[in-house]
Amino acid sequence: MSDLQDVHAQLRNAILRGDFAPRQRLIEAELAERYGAGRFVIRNALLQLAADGLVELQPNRGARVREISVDEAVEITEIRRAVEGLVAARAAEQVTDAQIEELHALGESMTLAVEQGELLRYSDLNATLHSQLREIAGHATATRIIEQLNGQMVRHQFRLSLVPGRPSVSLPEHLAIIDAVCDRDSERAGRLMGEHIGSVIVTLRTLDDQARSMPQVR
Amino acid sequence: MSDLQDVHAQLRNAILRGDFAPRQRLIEAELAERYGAGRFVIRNALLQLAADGLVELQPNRGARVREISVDEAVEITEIRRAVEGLVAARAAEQVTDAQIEELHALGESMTLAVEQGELLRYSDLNATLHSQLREIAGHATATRIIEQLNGQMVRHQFRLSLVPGRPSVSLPEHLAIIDAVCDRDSERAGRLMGEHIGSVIVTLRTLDDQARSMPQVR
DNA sequence: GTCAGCAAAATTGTTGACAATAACTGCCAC
DNA sequence: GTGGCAGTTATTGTCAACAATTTTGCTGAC
Repeated sequence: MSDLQDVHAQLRNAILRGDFAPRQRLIEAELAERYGAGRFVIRNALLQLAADGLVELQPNRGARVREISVDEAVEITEIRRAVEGLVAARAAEQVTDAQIEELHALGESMTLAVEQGELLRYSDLNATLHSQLREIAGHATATRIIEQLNGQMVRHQFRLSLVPGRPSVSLPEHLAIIDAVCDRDSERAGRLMGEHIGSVIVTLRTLDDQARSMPQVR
Repeated sequence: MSDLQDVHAQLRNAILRGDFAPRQRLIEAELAERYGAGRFVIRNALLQLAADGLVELQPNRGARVREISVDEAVEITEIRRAVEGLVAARAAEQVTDAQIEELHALGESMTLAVEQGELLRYSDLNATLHSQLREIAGHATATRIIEQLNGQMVRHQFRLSLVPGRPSVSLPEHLAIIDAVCDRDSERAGRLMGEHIGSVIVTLRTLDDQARSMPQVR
């Protein structure tokens, strides 16, 4: 049936998908019924989610979906800039010939997706690229940290991929990073990745300013 | 009595203090008796510790103290280099006049501690400096990540502070970082912090090599 | 109308017992 | 002796009930 890992994953996906609004209280009994699991299982799942940074629990007051403000999203992305820069540099040092092939193929797919206006597909490929670089770098700790931060960001990243004109900025950046890694140029790969994520931060801030100036849409 | 937060903190300290050897199994019933708490409380504490990265749990096989290899310690420190560099740079941008006073005083205390050979005191002041910089930077996410990583490193950091000659390398580095922050020179502060933690990595690796060449001491 | 105090309801925190699973031990065949 | 098998023990996973706490809604005085 539904054991701990199961429920944890389901709840996690539900939160990331937006089934629960930020700041919404998560009542154990409700969740237990919804997922057909005991309250005990739910409770442990909530503890794990709190560790993941997706919910916050206050003693005797229960769990809420953690709201991640734009300011916090920027902070998270700043850390990602530092750590993914390290990952890209390391990937450039470790990349094998076979992996170079894969990266080139990935770059072509991304170009194609943008040309054909398939934003969602491009967004997926984007995630694949970053994840591929982590794998090539073989840095377990960096991978753990980045995936933890990504989990907290998903909502904002989703908004990002829909920004008009964003792909035409980010695609060249991605291709340049791929080139640097395939050239085994560690310094350049790290720097380009830093700049790329820097542009993500700028876009995040811009989005926020636009939202503030159009309060009716918020 | 002993509630959840309590037991979690106690267990955490016990592991960090070395009361439990790495790879040692942590049996719930044993811990429950030891801390006079119910098994339920222990269980939740273990879940939180797993999230902290201090123990690892395998389904139906219980919890073990997580062993952190030197390779992993190096990985963790590499991330810290990236993130603490960011923190130092940000601290240089945000520091107030009052905080500059405090930093100078801290620098003098560190110098004094080294002159008088008080290694443990120097080690504490070292931790204080880094923590102070985090506070000045006001970067909640960076703080969270670094504290998480520190928790996993404590054992190795302890060994580090006892290395002969180490303070004479690290003290000037610390003082230089303080100067850069007090000059509000963001670029220099970040770079110096990166170099400082880079020297920590070198020392970690050197320690490991020495241990390998003297197997009887391990 | 509003505020304090109190009672009721909702929700979380904890306990003990039981079920499921993994680890261990000793036996038997070869 | 050794390797596999079965029964036993140790340990974790789950459940249902109960206690403690917080939140909510009501009442009445000012």
